[in-house]
Amino acid sequence: MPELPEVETIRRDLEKKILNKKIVEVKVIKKKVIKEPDLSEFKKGLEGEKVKEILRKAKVLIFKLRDDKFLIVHLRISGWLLYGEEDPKARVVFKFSDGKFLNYMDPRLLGELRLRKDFKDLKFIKELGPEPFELKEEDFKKIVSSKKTKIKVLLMDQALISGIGNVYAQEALFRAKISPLRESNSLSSEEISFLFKSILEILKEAIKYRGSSVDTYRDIGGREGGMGQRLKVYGRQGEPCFVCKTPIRKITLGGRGTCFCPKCQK
DNA sequence: AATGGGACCTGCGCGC
DNA sequence: TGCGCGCAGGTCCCAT
Repeated sequence: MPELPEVETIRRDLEKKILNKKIVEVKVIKKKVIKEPDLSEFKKGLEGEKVKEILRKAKVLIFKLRDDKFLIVHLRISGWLLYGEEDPKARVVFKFSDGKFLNYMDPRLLGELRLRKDFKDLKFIKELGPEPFELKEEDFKKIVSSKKTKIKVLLMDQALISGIGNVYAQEALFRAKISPLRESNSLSSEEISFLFKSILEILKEAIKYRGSSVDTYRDIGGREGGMGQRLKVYGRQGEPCFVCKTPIRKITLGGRGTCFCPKCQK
């Protein structure tokens, strides 16, 4: 799915488009993505409501409709939102009172939408660790040095640190010159410090450039993000490292493809 | 506790 | 051209 920077880009763009707009109609084309409540209650519960606030927790988007009514959208891997006209590939369509549409796009159908009284009690929100921006360097050091997991797997563990996914974990490690294979408790204090700064930088840069479109992700206007072309290792297996020209290696870690420079990253 | 594999899904690019 | 395969930004569940 979109990681923190992509979801934040969506959130900011949507704020300009649908805040205080009324939902007049909801069309569910693929009911699989509606996890709760049942279909008719989902539609009935949304139609007539205004979007009061748009929040984000790590990679999850949350639309506040009332103090006790929230639409929670987890885009998972292939979900994205397209604003404007109704789209033929949409899985769910929200029509607003100004005649505009918000399309929930999700080719792989792995995402999920929920309408609930609250979001804080949802498992995949309740169990989130702090986002990198909420962490002090000392907290990050404690997290990293307390585990012996491979550092790349740790960075993607949402219960420890939330918002980082498979792209930015690889990019942060490249920037920090740390191998994704290192056991996290083997990192020196200086390495952890450098890694922490690298994470913050890469996430900030990715937000600035409106995310990476390496797969299905698009912004709400259907445009690609500008961060994709700034990635240094993701998807570059076999190509020369931008720093030392050594071919970028690809391995599997935690079940996910992982690219790194075997020479620069120790 | 940590790790590896599979499941959930569709669609794309690649090699033959 | 057409087909099969591998792979895709996430998360959960199971076995070891």
